[in-house]
Amino acid sequence: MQLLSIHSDYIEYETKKKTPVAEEIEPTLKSGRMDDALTIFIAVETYDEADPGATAENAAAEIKKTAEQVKTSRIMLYPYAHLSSDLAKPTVAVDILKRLEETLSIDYNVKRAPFGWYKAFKISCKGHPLSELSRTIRIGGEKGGEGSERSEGRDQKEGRKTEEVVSEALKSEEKAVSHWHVLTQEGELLSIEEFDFSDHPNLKKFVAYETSKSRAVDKIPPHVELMKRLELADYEPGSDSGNMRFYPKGTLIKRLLEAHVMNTVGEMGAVEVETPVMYDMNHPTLKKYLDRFPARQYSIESDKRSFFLRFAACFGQFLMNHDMTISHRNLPLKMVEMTRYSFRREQHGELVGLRRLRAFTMPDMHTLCSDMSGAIAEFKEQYVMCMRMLADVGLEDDYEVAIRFTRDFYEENRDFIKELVEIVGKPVLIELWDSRFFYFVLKFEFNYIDAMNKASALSTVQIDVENADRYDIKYIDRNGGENRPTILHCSPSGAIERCIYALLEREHLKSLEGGVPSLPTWLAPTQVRLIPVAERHLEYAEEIARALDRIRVDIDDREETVGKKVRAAGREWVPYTVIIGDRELESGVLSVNIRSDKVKVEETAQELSRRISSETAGMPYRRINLPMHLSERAIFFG
RNA sequence: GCCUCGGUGGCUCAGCUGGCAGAGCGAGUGAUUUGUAAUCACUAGGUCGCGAGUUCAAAUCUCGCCCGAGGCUCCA
Repeated sequence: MQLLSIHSDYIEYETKKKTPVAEEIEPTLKSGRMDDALTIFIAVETYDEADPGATAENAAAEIKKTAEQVKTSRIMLYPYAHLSSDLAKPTVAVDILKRLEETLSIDYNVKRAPFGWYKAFKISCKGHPLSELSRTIRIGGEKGGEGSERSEGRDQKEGRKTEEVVSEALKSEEKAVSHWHVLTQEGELLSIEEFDFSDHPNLKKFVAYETSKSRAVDKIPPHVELMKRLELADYEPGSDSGNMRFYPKGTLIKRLLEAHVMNTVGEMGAVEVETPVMYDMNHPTLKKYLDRFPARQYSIESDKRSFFLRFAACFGQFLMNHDMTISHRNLPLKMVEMTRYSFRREQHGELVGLRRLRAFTMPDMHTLCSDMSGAIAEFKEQYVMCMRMLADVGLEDDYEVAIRFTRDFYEENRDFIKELVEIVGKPVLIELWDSRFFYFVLKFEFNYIDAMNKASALSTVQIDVENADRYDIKYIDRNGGENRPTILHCSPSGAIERCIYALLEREHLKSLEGGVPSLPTWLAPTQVRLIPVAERHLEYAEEIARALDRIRVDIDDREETVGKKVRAAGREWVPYTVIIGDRELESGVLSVNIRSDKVKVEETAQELSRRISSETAGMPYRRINLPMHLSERAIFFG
């Protein structure tokens, strides 16, 4: 709803002619006048149809506030369609106007100009600073329904502000009562106070982060500087905050991580699908789901329709599941999509580098299981797969586990929860809810804890007991009867960008402790850097490069000193650096610098090739994503 | 969204009691053909985030806005 309020010496109107949507009125209302009144020009918009009651209430609160400020007791409500290009249906608009009139009449002397008439009017604006104000009313836009609290200047700027849908889940989260525990490997469920954290400093940080939410550190996140300096990714000023650009090296790393996730879930039987990034805001099923998911959306206007950008692949996959014919013989049925992108309109203050984005790449897999016991068996399998995934990415010892469930689920599955803790082999943070606020009864996440003691979820699996019903997803059982499957949501790695963030932060931490920062060899944008000493060694370097098959090799053929080239390779975290000069030309043996061990070895191209192949075994390979000769490379950053 | 701090060549930053816009790195050109963390010389490169205001004069002072970082709030 759009409001334009004018504190006027007087306002008077006279109806002239009916429009097709005119309301029937008493003859006494055909003209009207009010002196020293607050005149409110109003346009009721499509958004307001969702909840006319709340819209009227919020608008009334807002108008009262203004009336108090300008100290008037008289209010003229004046329908004014031209304030908006997205008007509500006339019936709804009249309904809301009447409710508004009714509410305000309790405290004020209110008149309402008739809806749907061409009217002549005269108004005299007082002209003091508060005499002209505009307001946009959006349901759920502010917590507590207090109406708009934005400043005047901002209101005018954002007069066409896009709709903010705050889901019921976001609101209910405030009310959710959590009980925090630590479950030990021995199966003891201890309170936070009882548990001895002395051997588990990271778990302690994680618990502090989750429960007290208090952090007092003031450092710039190291990965932000690294992602730029290593030419992986950067902010894109031409887009919205939290939408990154990826340079060739960063893109390569992303593609490799994505490929590994897809290979892994493919091996466990998942089939890959692709679904749209935007959905109809008014689709009845989706609307209900929006309300159960604690996230803010981007919304898009197109013609007369409103769309929201997906924040996961659930929508597309569930809608697909709904239309499928599924037999019990097809279960468990796994579908996966590498969502590029998922969108979540996080608050500004929450966005940080690659850690938390508004557009991010996330594998999203859903598994339809016959029932809860099937779901539990799958959950365990995926839990183990996620552990392996993080180990492959290079984060084996760098995460803390949270397992969250409802009290009901726990009562029935105590041993299962204990088993999960045994599998991961370390104590786990437990969050227990008295009742179910979300669509799931059980979830786990693996959380990375960074140098600033912040926790970020990577892998996660959830057991969903709501959406099969909501999307009307069914399978046919042995006896020909229809059944609701139990659905698992799984992101094996979590957001791909976040994996990169975790790796960079971890390596930064390592360098603080005196180690040499580097990426796992299978992710290194350049795996071998060849440095010819002089121009006459270039040809031999090319030969070596050809011999290193399926390895990302490049050649620093720039006219620089060897010292400078070595330094450059080091700053790029290249794992293997090879100097090629007269000695190598004669002996056929290479002088290889191994970054991780800070040592130099003599080996042939074949030996080096085997070393790298064994290091990257089982991981995807992609060719180098830049010209092989450094002299041909443009600079992306710095 | 709120509070605090910041934004000056491609990058990192100096200049900020108002008075000719600077350095290093990087880039281009030339010389050098080089053996393990920065070869030398020269040249180009700036709407000092954007917009107003104060002033003879604004990168510098004031106000508004945009963007970033940290904190708060929040976090599937």
